[in-house]
Amino acid sequence: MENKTARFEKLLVKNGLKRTGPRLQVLEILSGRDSATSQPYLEQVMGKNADRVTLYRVLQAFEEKGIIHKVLDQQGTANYAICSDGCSAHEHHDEHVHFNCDNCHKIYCLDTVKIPALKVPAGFKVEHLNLIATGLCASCSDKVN
Amino acid sequence: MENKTARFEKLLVKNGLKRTGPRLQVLEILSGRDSATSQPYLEQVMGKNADRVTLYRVLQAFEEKGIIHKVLDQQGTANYAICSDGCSAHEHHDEHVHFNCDNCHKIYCLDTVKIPALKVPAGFKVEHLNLIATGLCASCSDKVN
DNA sequence: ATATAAAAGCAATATAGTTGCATTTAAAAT
DNA sequence: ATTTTAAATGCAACTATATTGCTTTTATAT
Ligand SMILES: [Mn+2]
Ligand SMILES: [Mn+2]
Ligand SMILES: [Zn+2]
Ligand SMILES: [Zn+2]
Repeated sequence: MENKTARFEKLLVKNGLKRTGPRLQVLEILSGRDSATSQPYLEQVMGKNADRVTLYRVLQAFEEKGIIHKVLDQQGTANYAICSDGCSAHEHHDEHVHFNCDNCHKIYCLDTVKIPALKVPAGFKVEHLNLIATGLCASCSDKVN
Repeated sequence: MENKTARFEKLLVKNGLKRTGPRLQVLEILSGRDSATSQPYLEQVMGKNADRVTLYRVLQAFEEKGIIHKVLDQQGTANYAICSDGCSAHEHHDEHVHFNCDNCHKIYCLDTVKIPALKVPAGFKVEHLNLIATGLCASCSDKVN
């Protein structure tokens, strides 16, 4: 396995973004998690390593470049996950289902579950679909049993 | 057609809610619109007829009783629409698709479009589905042509 | 080494939503 | 009709998420 930080540095360069501390740290954090990460959580773990505003701008830049994608949870707060691949500044390909666990509140990207096509009333032109499922994640429904 | 206000008053009584100005006004506003209505808009048109906090509490009470349902738009702000029917304090039946127009930003309840069932990975237990489509609504795609 | 555009930091502001408590009021009881 | 009371409203303070403008710092190209 190649050095992770080196990979991130390449990713930044490829997207015309400077290699900075806050950016590397955000990539580090997001890549180490199995579910989408909320802005508040990121802010907390970054602590004084970066200003709040810097964090917001890092997230915005990453989203624009197609490095991460945003998912709003049931409360409307932003959560971020690294894009699997094929996403770019010009187009995101994250039309997978997101699963919001009622118990642990994690948001999973169900990359394998595609959103089924939809029949809408005449005149409506669908551009994107955004499906959030709620319920119990695999780990939480285990514990309940 | 029976008097609208009288209908609203019955609705409040049926749900054990007192017949008050702010509540009737919210029902009046919501029923007069063809799409979901945002909290900020409601706040604005209510003006000084009710305190912000009262509005929040009215909306919360209505949602709990199954009189209205909440839809978050792409920015995560709350929008409200009157439940078609069959909703109660114990269960909502609003699993229809919501359409968020990129142009006019209206949110339409597509009551006729049911959300297709979903195959999720083993272990996950789906409780609710929340599908938001974005694009152009019928009226806006007309204007563009 | 120097120049420079990009990024970060800082302060102020905006907007959505919540909480606690005092006051008012709709509706029930008398 | 009055009185009673639980429910609802209003007000003030507060929290959380997000944004904007401006200054300073810094990564990178020259
Ligand atoms: Mn995702
Ligand atoms: Mn609806
Ligand atoms: Zn869970
Ligand atoms: Zn429209």
